[in-house]
Amino acid sequence: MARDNVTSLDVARRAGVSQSAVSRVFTPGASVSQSMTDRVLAAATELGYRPNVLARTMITGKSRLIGLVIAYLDNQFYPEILEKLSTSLQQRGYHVLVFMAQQTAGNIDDVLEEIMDYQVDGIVLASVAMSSVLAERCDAAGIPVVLFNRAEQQDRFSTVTSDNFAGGRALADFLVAGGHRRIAYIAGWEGASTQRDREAGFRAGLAAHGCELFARGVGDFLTEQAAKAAREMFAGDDIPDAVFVANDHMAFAVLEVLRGELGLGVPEDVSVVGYDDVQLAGWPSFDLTTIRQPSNAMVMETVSALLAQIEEGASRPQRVKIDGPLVVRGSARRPYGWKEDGDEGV
Amino acid sequence: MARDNVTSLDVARRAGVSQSAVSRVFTPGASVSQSMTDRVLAAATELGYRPNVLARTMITGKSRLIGLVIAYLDNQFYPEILEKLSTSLQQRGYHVLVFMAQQTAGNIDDVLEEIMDYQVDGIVLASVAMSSVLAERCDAAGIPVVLFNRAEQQDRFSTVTSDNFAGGRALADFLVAGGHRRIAYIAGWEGASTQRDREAGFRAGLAAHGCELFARGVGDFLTEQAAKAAREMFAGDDIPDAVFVANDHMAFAVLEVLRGELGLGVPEDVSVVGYDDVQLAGWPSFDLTTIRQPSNAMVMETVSALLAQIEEGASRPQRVKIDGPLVVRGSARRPYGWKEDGDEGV
DNA sequence: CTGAAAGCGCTTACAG
DNA sequence: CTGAAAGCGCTTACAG
Repeated sequence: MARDNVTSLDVARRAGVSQSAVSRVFTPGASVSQSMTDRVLAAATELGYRPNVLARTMITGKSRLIGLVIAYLDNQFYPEILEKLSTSLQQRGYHVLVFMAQQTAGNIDDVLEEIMDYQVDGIVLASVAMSSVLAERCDAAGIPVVLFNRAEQQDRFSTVTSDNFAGGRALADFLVAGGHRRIAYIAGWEGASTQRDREAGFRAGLAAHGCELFARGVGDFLTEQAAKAAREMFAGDDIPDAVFVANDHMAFAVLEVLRGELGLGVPEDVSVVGYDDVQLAGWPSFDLTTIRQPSNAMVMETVSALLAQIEEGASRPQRVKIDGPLVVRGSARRPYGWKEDGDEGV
Repeated sequence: MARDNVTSLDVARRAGVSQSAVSRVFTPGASVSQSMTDRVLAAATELGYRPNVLARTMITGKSRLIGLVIAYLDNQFYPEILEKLSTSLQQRGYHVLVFMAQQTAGNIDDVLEEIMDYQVDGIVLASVAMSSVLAERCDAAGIPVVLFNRAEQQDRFSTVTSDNFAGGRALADFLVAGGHRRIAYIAGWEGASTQRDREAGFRAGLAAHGCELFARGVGDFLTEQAAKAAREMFAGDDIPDAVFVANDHMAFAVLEVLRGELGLGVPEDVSVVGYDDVQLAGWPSFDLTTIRQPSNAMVMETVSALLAQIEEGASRPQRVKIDGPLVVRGSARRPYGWKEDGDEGV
């Protein structure tokens, strides 16, 4: 319960030097002699001194804090992103302040106000959109924002996504080539650009082969909703022979319904494909054909877009779109002659 | 790119009052007249003023920041905890600064130093242990620490866990009652108190029925390791008829190996039980019998233990141990006459 | 290279 | 209830 909090002044006294000297020793690039450094460091370690980051922030204006707004960690994709982003940022001397948001926006604005109260150097919005009011404020405050896995029309912000249109299209090509004719789609939350782009790409792909959507449901990126959509879609006699579910998280729920509740064979009766390639997709129980969102690359791009703005004052927003490969597994019938690839198990 | 950052002084000038008056309006409980409040608030909203939390922190010594050290978000249990903890803390006006640690300690100390640089009001260590050196420092700095899902002997800290011993024991009772006779165990990381307590309870339970462990492997709480342990354990002719895997996360990997690779029937050939009751455990594909770690209650206790120390200066550490119920599903043979319970699906 | 001094944006006694 | 002033722990011109 001691609040000892040793300050630079304590160290200065101990070392018999000025407080500014102590500060310089702990400021990379400041001009201090070796002997001064040694003396100060000795006193500092004796006392267990560490500079107060907050005090430094007040002066430099740099907190080395990055606000991360994230929601719905049930979807394995997000914990993965959080882990990688946080680790990557830590390595570069930044730290992540987390804010849980509700899935369907709404309170994002309040949450962002709170973030800004902490003088964060930058903000990552993972899978959430942002009001134009807040956009103004961030702009006004000169605080860099990167939209992760969202590419809204707000062109003042940097965005990092996979190429969702191309991914959707590749899945259509694959399903059509596999001989499917009654191809359905279970959508994510309609407000999301990822949802729209995946669907647009998928439809474009079908159209290129002279097909169109056989059925459509909406899962809102939630397992419950997706399960419900699947039940409805497969209720009658005339059921799809393939379904693209807008992300893996929902696709797992759909698989459970098709196999567990409806007793359908996958892929004998119906093929299922997803999007993301989260870890579970590779497990034998799901063995899901999907598009991989290259999370490492996406996180890397996010970090560099952010730090470019923070450290180099880069002002024009980057809009990064990363290609995601089709990962072929067992949940969808393969086109005749499709080369088998090995794949990681558990 | 504007660095407008409007300060209390700007608001004061605009409103024609003193800077202290502005400060008081934004300090809950300070004495200000209604008219002063109105005037200041008007000016503040016009200017878009919000108090700088960091400046406040420097004076009050309270950052309203909680450091969370966490590792290995692959295990669904942790994202769930992160989400709940963060949400709960946000509601009480605190925010979470995240630090990713490596599974097997090691760098925890460095990470904690970094945390303390931000003057956090408290620290939650999720599933990691802490060196006694660091313990000293936290104590010296008077900063409250709660160990979540770990109960090391460091009795100067609060701990929150489920009753791992009782849980292990309940599983032993259940398996023995189910008529299993060759009962195995796949351990988590041996350094973890959760691992030790679960195993001790399990062994005690077996012993009470005159049984002992038929086989033992080590999974280190990692899927790869657990899968490997399962392969070895089930390699010969004389295989177990039941296995308790020290957490659900590993149990899923074991299930994949038993069913997918070895073609064993679960529970016909072998029963599998886990620990945690993460969401996946309830899905039809796994349908895992397990002990529920009551995450809501555990998070609640963590928050209250922490805030008790922060806000009320409670000094004696609490050691909370919460009962976790046995959740019976289909992955293990049930004792004769066991009452069926409904259970949530996907 | 080093020290004395100003100031980051606030809160909080201290007077009135 | 309100204002002037000190001070939280630092960084950074400014002199020397």
